[in-house]
Amino acid sequence: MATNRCMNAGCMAAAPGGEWRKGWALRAGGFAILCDKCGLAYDQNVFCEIFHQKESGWRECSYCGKRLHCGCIASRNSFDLLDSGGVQCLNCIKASGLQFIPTQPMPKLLTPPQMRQRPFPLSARGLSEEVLQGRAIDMPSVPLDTFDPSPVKWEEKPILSLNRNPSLIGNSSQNTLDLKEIITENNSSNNNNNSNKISESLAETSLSMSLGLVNTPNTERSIMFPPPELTGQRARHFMPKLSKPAPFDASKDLSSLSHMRVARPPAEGRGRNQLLPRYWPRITDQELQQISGDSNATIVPLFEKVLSASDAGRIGRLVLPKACAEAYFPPISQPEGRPLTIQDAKGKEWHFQFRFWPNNNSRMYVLEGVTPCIQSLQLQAGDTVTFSRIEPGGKLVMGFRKATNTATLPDSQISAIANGTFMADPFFAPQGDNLQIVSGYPGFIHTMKGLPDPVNSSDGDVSWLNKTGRPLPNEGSLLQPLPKRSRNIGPKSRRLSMDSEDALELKLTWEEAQDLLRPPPTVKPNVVLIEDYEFEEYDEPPIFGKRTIFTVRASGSVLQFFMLCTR
DNA sequence: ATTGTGCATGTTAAT
DNA sequence: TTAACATGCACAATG
Repeated sequence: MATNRCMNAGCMAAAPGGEWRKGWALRAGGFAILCDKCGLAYDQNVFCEIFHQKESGWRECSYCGKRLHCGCIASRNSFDLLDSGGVQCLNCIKASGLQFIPTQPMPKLLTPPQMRQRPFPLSARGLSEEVLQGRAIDMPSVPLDTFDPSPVKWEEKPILSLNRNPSLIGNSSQNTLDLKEIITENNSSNNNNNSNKISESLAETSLSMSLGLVNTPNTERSIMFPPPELTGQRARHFMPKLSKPAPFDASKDLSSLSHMRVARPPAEGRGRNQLLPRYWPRITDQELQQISGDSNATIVPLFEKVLSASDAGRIGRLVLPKACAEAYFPPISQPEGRPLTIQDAKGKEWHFQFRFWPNNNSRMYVLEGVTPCIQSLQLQAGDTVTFSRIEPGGKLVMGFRKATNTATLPDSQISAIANGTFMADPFFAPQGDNLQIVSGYPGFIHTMKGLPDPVNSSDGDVSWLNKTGRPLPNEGSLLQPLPKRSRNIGPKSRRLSMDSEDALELKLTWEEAQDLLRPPPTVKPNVVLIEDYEFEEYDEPPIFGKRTIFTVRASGSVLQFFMLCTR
């Protein structure tokens, strides 16, 4: 019987009864399941970092703004650390009626591989490793009775090197196993004691894949990394439902992934910022069940992609972050790839071709045939497409959010949005006030239900407010400018930019548009009467022109000149 | 002539 | 320096 163990290097305490259960908590942004001891140490260290370094011993409740005294250990009973970032005071904890839940794990606990290298990806939270060392152990921040003990399935053989994390339990040289080496050995049929150990403790481990979707009565809980300002908000809803099975069963297909390739860790390189779904659609159990057809279904955030001009253009090819494609989409060995059906939040299934191009001894993954989808969702460059998976079943779901109106943003933020770095840090990402999440589906927007939204319940508008309660900038209109890249200005970029500016120029009222249409000056109209209204009828097409010059005769009559345009 | 396809190349960020 | 990726571009397919 496989033995599940604490993922902390140097500990690896066996789970009681060989199963993950209450008392074994998700930590480190959901990337690790730790035993009580290690989990508490982690929490404590994070607290110390927040209180001692960030704000000199003071911190505000992420919900009510109440200032909390440091105390680190002593005050621990009056506030709690949010894995999503920030701190929640006791009053808010009580008022919310929610149990504090452990952060949802990444869909595969130790996948993607880069994340596996470090059970505690503290840098992703803006925390230094130093603060993790040598701290005392305190009470747990996660009530043990809320930990979901349901099993997690390993979708890929872990290649984690736990001994790269010396942070929590000091020197672990004796107790640490380099899993990567061991797995390699294991794969090469060179089994030994260590590989057997790992096979037992990790590779065959069945961990909870529940997403921390803990529902209390009348309560929806969000999922992964919910920004504090959004946590109390009403859930966003997926529309019902589809019927067809998923195009591929990730839980099955991906199980063989490790034998085909070792995906570059999404946490590394550019793609890493697209891997952290800071905003996760919160849906009710009922809705999730409608989508998945499974009462136990959970939704797993995979990754997101900020659409480039190329992605949103007419070519119909969406370049996928390599690491994400390899980690979360079915493995493909041939450039032709394979068809992939992805369901949107409205329930519509989109059929794409998932393939790659050989590129510099590497691969460039693309999703072909996205034009209908892009157009249907009215997406444009700068908007974000998100990919998720429903478990069980592995059904792929795509969502999106429109880019905010970048006119209000400084160039640096515009650029950051475009390249995906704007919300890079899940711990502090909520500070990005200008990034608004909306849905392109009116139905999606207006079918919110559940808990009253403390912010937006009055008018039903889902234009989410920022942390301070100030309204976010309006969603970009149809003339929403492209998120401009300050660099990489090539001919095409300029052309696209001009297109956008042209579009702005074409924002006209109906009257203004009418005003641009002029009858040919040399043609006299026939006047027809339709329902008591006189209409001028011309044999020649109108002239598209714009008033440019006005002059006044001595007699007082006005001459108006038009700049004639080609037609 | 236009659109689609496949690959190459330049830019950028991470290391 | 390297890898990722946005996009350029040549060629093929299609209308």
